[in-house]
Amino acid sequence: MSDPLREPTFLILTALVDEPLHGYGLIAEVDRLSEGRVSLRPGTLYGALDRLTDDGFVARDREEVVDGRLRRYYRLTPGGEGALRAETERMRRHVETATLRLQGRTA
Amino acid sequence: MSDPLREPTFLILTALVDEPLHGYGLIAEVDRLSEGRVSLRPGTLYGALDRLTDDGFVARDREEVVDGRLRRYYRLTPGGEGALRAETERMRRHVETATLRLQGRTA
DNA sequence: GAGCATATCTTCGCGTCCGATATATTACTC
DNA sequence: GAGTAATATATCGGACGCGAAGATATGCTC
Repeated sequence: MSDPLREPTFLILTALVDEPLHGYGLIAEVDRLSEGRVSLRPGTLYGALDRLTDDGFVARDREEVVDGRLRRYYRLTPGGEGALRAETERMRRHVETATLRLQGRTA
Repeated sequence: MSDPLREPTFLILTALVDEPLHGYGLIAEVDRLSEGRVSLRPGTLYGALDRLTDDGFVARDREEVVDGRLRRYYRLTPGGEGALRAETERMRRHVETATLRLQGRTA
């Protein structure tokens, strides 16, 4: 199997499920997804993007120039979607296990 | 809020919910809990235990000598239980969000 | 033209985790 | 009684992800 994804990495992949986004757009989308709980910093974002690209989980999409500023879009690859599904499943199991244990404090 | 817990740390806290365990017992319990997916190494375990003790999430419980070998038990503190509940809740939300997005590929 | 928002990217340090290694005692096997 | 496996705790170094800070550049508003 693969290594567990950390929170920022997980949210970046989740944010890219619907459509390709550029760096700054990703920061906004992750903020929204996490209801303001996770604010990505540039160092985290671009480091993660490079890593995820090397791993084949995301790929560069188109580039656009809007108001003279470059927008570099990234999209989720099939491999990235698979990794996200696997990770979600792993987390679901952990959540289930912990929830059960926390409920049955009189076990 | 607090920082997200990494997988090994999360599982250590979960394993301690039911009853205090000693180091070697924790390794076995985490292995069982995760259905063999996570095998704690000593370096991970004792490092995490020291950290969690400093954070007030676990505390030393009794010590026993069984067959001449020392067993040092650790137990979950109320603070540790709170941290585990918070982390479980955070993960549950992330799982929900990701699941929704992955389902609605035609959203 | 000063200040702010947008946008990408780099550098550096910290914390966590893991693999390797060490130590000690008991239990089992031959 | 010698050798090996299992139990049990502990330390060290390296790898890696993350976050803080800052560099750089453009366009908009006042």
